[in-house]
Amino acid sequence: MICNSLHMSLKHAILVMLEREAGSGYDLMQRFNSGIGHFWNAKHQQVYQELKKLNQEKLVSYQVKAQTERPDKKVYRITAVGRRALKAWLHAPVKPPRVNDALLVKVFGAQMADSKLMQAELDRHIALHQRSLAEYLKMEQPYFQADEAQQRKYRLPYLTLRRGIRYEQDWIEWLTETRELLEKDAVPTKPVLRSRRSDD
Amino acid sequence: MICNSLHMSLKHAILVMLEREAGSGYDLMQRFNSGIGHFWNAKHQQVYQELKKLNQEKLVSYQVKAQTERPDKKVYRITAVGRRALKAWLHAPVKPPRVNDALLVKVFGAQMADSKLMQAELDRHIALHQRSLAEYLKMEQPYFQADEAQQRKYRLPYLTLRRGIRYEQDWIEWLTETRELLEKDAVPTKPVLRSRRSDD
DNA sequence: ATAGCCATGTAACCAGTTACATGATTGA
DNA sequence: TCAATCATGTAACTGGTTACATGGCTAT
Repeated sequence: MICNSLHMSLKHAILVMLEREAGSGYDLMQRFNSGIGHFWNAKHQQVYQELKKLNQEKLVSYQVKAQTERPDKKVYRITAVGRRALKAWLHAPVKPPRVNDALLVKVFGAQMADSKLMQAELDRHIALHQRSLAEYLKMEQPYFQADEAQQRKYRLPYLTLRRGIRYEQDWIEWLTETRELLEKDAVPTKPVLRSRRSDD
Repeated sequence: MICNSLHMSLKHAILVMLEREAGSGYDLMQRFNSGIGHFWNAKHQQVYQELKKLNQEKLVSYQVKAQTERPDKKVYRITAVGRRALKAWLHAPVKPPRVNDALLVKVFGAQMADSKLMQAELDRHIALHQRSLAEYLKMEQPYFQADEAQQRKYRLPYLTLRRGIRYEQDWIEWLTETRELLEKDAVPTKPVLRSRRSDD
């Protein structure tokens, strides 16, 4: 089968990351676990496999960096061919991700469930999202303490971080509202109100 | 391998839907394509397979309903065993879905891209989300025109719809803001402002 | 000593997508 | 006559997860 890049975005996520800075599979994993993980997730097994494939396709190359006191590592960097492939992908349309959210399935079917347990589950999710939000807000701070040159450099990653912040805030609001309605055994009395306070 | 239900939510999504109302694979697909599709997606091939498995596990049963003028259909309904399994799942914790969003990968790597094309891509996504939002808002209307008994009946589905509405609104706001910043080649000057106007 | 980080992988499996297949009826 | 709706499926494949595997170094 001929793979014309169309979707398969783990590949492109890795190329984007290597284009910013060369690194090993392990390095990439750390980046996936902090920051980029908010919009792209991968396990180390997948990353190592993908790097292998990318190398076979000549989109990346690597040099073994010998280390004493630590295991050697393969430092991957994007090739000229890789850069061209990445650019082509950046210019091709992508689809919004299809959502499969188990929690919403639960809420949909919650009549069969114990209401107290359902509320506890919502509380648990509120806590999870608050934890993520706190993390993202901490990541936001250095951006505003940096000078303009730095801000410009990190502009694009910061824009994606803003998406993450909004996402978590939005979930927390919905969860809080929903939890309250379940607790009171009440029905919503108003349509979803829009929108945020304007930034001006 | 023994499957103790832990994740595998397509299974539970189907059980939840059949618990609300019996139906054929085709019926379920229609429900996936409208309403429930906002938080759970499946292709017809997947649904038919899953119903087959569910039937083998005795969690659902079916009766063939012969039809003239139309193909016969298998009307599935949840069994007592199925109801018990569903209840157990409703009481077990679930994880928030892991997000893999290609558009954000693109924004992250947008320095390599043509700015005009990137803006066009954002415009395209704004239009997609506006289309979804309009659809959801249309679905919201009958809820507020219904009497209290009906509102109570559709309370839980409506709560999930509210999540969908917020989701689309939130995306549109971020996309609009981001599109503007790219157009002006500007950097964000303020942290993400919170929050929505309160409902009171 | 024991856990955690550094660093890389294989193998089996599950979930989801794409392609292919059939065939009658209804409406434009 | 052509496309859409109703209705159900098989087969091949891709992408993602879980389990298993190794092994030295560092800090508590």
